[in-house]
Formats: sequence, structure tokens, C-alpha cells
Amino acid sequence: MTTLSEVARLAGVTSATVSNVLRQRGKVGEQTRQRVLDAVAQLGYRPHLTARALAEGRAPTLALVVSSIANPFYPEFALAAERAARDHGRFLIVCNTNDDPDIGRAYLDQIAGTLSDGVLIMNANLPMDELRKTEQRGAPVVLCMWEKPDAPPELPCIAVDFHEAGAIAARHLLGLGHQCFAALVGSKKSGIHAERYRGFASACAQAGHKHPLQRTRYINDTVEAGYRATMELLKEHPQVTAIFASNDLPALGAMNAIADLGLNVPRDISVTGITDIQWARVSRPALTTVAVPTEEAARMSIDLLLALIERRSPSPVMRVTATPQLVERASTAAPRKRKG
Amino acid sequence: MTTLSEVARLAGVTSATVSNVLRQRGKVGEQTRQRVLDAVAQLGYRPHLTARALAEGRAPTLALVVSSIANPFYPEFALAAERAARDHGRFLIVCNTNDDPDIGRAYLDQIAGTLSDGVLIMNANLPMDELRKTEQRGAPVVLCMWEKPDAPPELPCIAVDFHEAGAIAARHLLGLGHQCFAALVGSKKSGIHAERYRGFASACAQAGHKHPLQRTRYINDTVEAGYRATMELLKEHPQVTAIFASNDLPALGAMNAIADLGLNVPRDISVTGITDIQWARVSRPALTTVAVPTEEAARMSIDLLLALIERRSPSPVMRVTATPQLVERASTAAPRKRKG
DNA sequence: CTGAAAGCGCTAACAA
DNA sequence: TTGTTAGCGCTTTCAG
Repeated sequence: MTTLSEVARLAGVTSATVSNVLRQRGKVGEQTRQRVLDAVAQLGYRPHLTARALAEGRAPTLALVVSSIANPFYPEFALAAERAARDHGRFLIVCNTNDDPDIGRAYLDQIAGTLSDGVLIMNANLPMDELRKTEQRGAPVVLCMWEKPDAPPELPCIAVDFHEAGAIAARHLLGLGHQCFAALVGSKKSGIHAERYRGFASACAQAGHKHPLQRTRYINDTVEAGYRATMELLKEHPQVTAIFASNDLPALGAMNAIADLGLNVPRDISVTGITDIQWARVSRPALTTVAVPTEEAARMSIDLLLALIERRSPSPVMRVTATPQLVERASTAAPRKRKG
Repeated sequence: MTTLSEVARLAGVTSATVSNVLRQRGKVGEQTRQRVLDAVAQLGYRPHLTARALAEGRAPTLALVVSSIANPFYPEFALAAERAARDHGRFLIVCNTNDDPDIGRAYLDQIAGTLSDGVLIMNANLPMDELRKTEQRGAPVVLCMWEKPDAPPELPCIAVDFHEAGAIAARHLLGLGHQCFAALVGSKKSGIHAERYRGFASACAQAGHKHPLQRTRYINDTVEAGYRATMELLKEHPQVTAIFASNDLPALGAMNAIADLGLNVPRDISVTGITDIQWARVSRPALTTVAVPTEEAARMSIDLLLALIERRSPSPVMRVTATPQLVERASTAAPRKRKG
């Protein structure tokens, strides 16, 4: 590793001057500047980011805490976030908690403020006061996908109107003429997907339909869980003509279950998801879903986090992304008359 | 941020002692140890990882360079790698190059050796000499998925026998009675998937079949490219009964194309992939593929990288993972007689 | 416009 | 067993 002072020696100046040249501080004569630049090139000098961070009192990394980067939604988010971070000269450390609060806590304790300047939290199953604690210790925190614009948390966040997303799905199904729904809600009743279901239910109610409470299943956010729940649901309620899933993974599972039951999507049963992950486009039939502005949310999250770090923004802020949009593909159609 | 010396002051000792206590160096009296520990707890002290890194002359982070974390294969790898890194007290910075060598180079120049102690390279389209350069600058590099155990590169690597993977797919198809193949090879002729195709072709040759060269397409590693290539291929060569794809994504695209042509997988045409990504299990029909030991490769990559960093291993080493395994699902079956 | 010097928070000899 | 003292490589006042 060539160091600043080696460059300085070669250029016949002091390291402070080299530093000034490199940081474009101006206040350096053109000739010295050139000499320094030559020395830098000749030695192949690269600034030592760790040393710089210590001296500046700020780290060049940001942490992204997710439950599992292997969940198909996160990579798209992470890609955009990393891109945005890089555009601002920052690097991204990914932290998988596997939904274990202890792991999340350990990550925060270790790196927040000591290795990373700030933290992005993506549904990582961490208690709010834990987050507030790390914020108070000086490392800004932003919640990347807050689901309820109506009830902002006491932490900075990027909110997506998932209530509306649910409602959009419902209105789409209603518009097609469906009347008998089943709902698959990812994660437990009070959990992160509850708002999507509420949006769905209230749009149904508005259209004069009673809530399909007895045809609702609270399940894990996986293909398998969607599959199993659909199997049960359709056995108990064969009159169902449309399935609302609060996320794409269970929706995909539902489609597989329906196929295995010898039924056809969308002829016999329509299925909708929320998010629009990559698989949604690839599956057969392609999944009709409500797309969430993932990239925008990622960029906004990074922007907000940086603003917080640089104290350009007051701490409790919420920024809302564009509204989710229906992506109509092949898994939904008008219900067909069936023997009842 | 509470610092070491604040803790020291409260405990009535010097910061060196606190450091010793925290690093379990022994050589500290039991009472002082307790006093120090109390002070640490009382102040909520957390070591400043950046400062520690600078003092120790080693960084706690490792860099994972991939072309895009959004490619469905990488997240599974990244998850396992991050897990392994964490088990060794290391953090993982993900770097997406978007297959742009300039971005990759920029990453290496910036963080290798200055922020990260070592680098994991995952098909990132970086020239070998670039990598050798960063290695020579003192930051070990490991290639995470070298495709040819026969021809080790001059850099440390974890090799997977993709030649055999291709052969396994071929033998499976051959065993089913197929004779007329088409092949979809991800990336250009000389590219990363060439070895898989060679394995496939040589297994065919061994079974007395001539290479299906005129029925081979070199395409991008995407669902869409697989779809388009299959459409063309089947129009030109309707007699094909099986498609070998060098990766799962094109295989999935092939299945969709076949369906859109009004044909059935596997009744009319069988399809095989390589890797066994998550989608392979979810697609309908579920994809028969040759599973690659992703987690093992990730763990081995981390282990090797750490060994290199700690100079426990000579630099040009290659370690080979377990052999890929056939995962027989629903996309392959015996060919059926068709009018010729 | 350039240099000298202090210090970021921690570790690691070496002394005491 | 504990303290003293140098740094790690860089940035940043503050003088010159």
C-alpha cells in the first residue's frame, strides 16, 4: 500500500498538500498540483478508505438489513439501493437477519455508527425501540417500506400505500364481475401485510360486498404456504372464483394449487398478487399483480438516509412513493358461471 | 459515541487495559476486569470498528463482486456467503457491476485493501490481469465459481465441475431415449457456459450421437432469450424432442415458448437446465435440472478467502466442490413418437 | 500557496 | 498485572 506521505515525498511536498490536491480543495498551485498528480499516478496511489473514514469521522458504508436477501423481492431492491448508494460514493453492506431479532440487534450494535454511517431497514423483524436506540446513538435509520402512510412510525421512513394496493386488486377483481373471494394474507394477522388486506376488504365493502372473513388465511409469505392454503380453501369453499394474495409468492403458490386441482387460471379462478416481482412475469399464466415502485423506494430510501446523515433533514420524516399500479396479465378474467 | 478512554476513565484504568479486557487477552486481574466490564456496560460502549480496523491493519469487511444481485442465482449464493462471513466476524459489501468492467474495476480500485480485506468474484466480467493486480496489491481474490477444474486459472478459486453437469443432463436425456436435441448456451461461444455445453456434447458423442451443432444457440442468460431462441429453433427443427439449456433461466424461457407453440412439456419436448435456482421448483412443470452446490461453494469461497487473508494458504489454489446432482422433476420424459 | 502538527479511536509493543 | 507510548493513514486547523 502506497501512502499519502510516500506520494508527498516523491512529489517533494507534504502530505497535507497531497490531500488537498486529491480532495480538490483548490488552494494548490498548478505546478505542485501536477507534480502531485504525477506522483499519484506513478505510485498507483489509492486512498485508504478506512483511514479516511476515521479521520473524517464518517464511514463510507451504509447497512441494509433484510430478513433474507434470498427472498425474491429484496434483490431488486438491493440492486437499486446499491446503485443509488454508489452514485453517492457509498458502499452497501448487506445484513441478513433470517428474521431473528437477535441477529438484527447484533448487526446494529456492531456496525451502526462504527462501520456504517446509517442503516436501511427492510422488514427485518426488529422492534422499534431497538431501532430508535441505534438512531439515538447517532446512526440514522430509515424504514424502507412502511406500509401505512396514515400511521407513520416515529422513525424516518419511505412509505408505500399498500392499503391502496390492496384496494386496487379488489377493484380489479370486482370490475371483472367477481363476487366470491378468498384471501391469502402473508404473515400473521397483525403483521406487515395486514394493511394490504384491509385495503382489499374496504374496497370490497365499498362495492357492497361483505368481507370474506371466513375465507381468509393468514400464512407465511412463501409459495408453499400459498399452495397449501389454497388447497384447503378451495376444498372448503369451492364456490370461490377469485383469490386475492397479499404478495406475489403466495399468489404463485395459489396458481399451482389451482392447476393441481385440475382447474384453470383464469377461466375457473382468477388470482392476483401484490409487488410484481420478476417471477410474476415469467409464470404461466403470467400473474396479474399490483406493482410497487421498488426502485423508486430504494432510491428514496438512500436519499433520505443520506440527508439524515448529513443533517439536511429533520429526523421524523415520511416520504411517500408513487401509488402502486395494476399490472394486468393473464391470471385474471371474468368469472365463469359454474354449477353451484 | 463512547470511546475506550471514557470507559477507561470511569473504570479508573488506562485504555490499554480496557482493550485487553475486551479482546480477552488474559493478563488482566479479575477485579479490574470486573470494573472495566461494569464501565463498559454502564456506558454502553461499543468498539469503533473503523478505528479498530485501522489500528489492526485489517478490515472487517469482504467484498462480493457480482454482475447483478438481481440475477436469481446470486441471492442464494450471497445469503450463504454472508452467513459464512458473519460466522467469522466479517461483513459483506455487495458490489454490482452490471457486467460493466469499468464499474468492477472502480470497485476493486476503491475498496480492495482499503476498506475490504479480500474480494469474492462471481462472474463479474472482469479481466484476469485486473484481478491479479488487485491481488498483488495485497487484497486476496477468490473466484467463486470456476467452471473448469481441468484448467485452473492463476488465481485461487472454488471450482464446480460444470463439464460434468452438462454431461449429467445429457446422460439423463439420452437415458430417456432422446436422440434429437437442441442446445441453449448462455453467453457467447467462448463464454462462461461453454464448458457446460462441452460436457453435454461429449456425453452425446460418447453415446454415439453426433454433436447437434446446427441446433445450438448462443444466447444471453435470461428467460426472454431462452424463449426467443426456442421459438426459432423449433420452427427450424421441429423434429427436436429435447432441449438442453446451460442454465435454468433460459430453460424456463424454453418451457414457456414450447407452451406457447401449443406443445406440451415433457410429452412433446423435454427440457433440462443447470443450477437449480428457486424458480426451478416453482415453475409448471417443475424443471428437471442439474443442481450445483451453491451453499457449499459459498462457504468454501469464504473459507478460502479468509485463509488467504490470514496467509494460511498458498495463493494459487483450487478447491473443488461436490459434484453437481441431477434433480429430476417434471420437465423431462421419454420422447414420444411423432410424425417425421 | 504550502508545511507543521494534532488527532480520529484503537492496538500493540515495551516498560514499569 | 497495568501503564506508557507509538503509531495505523488520513484530514484539518493553523502558521508561515
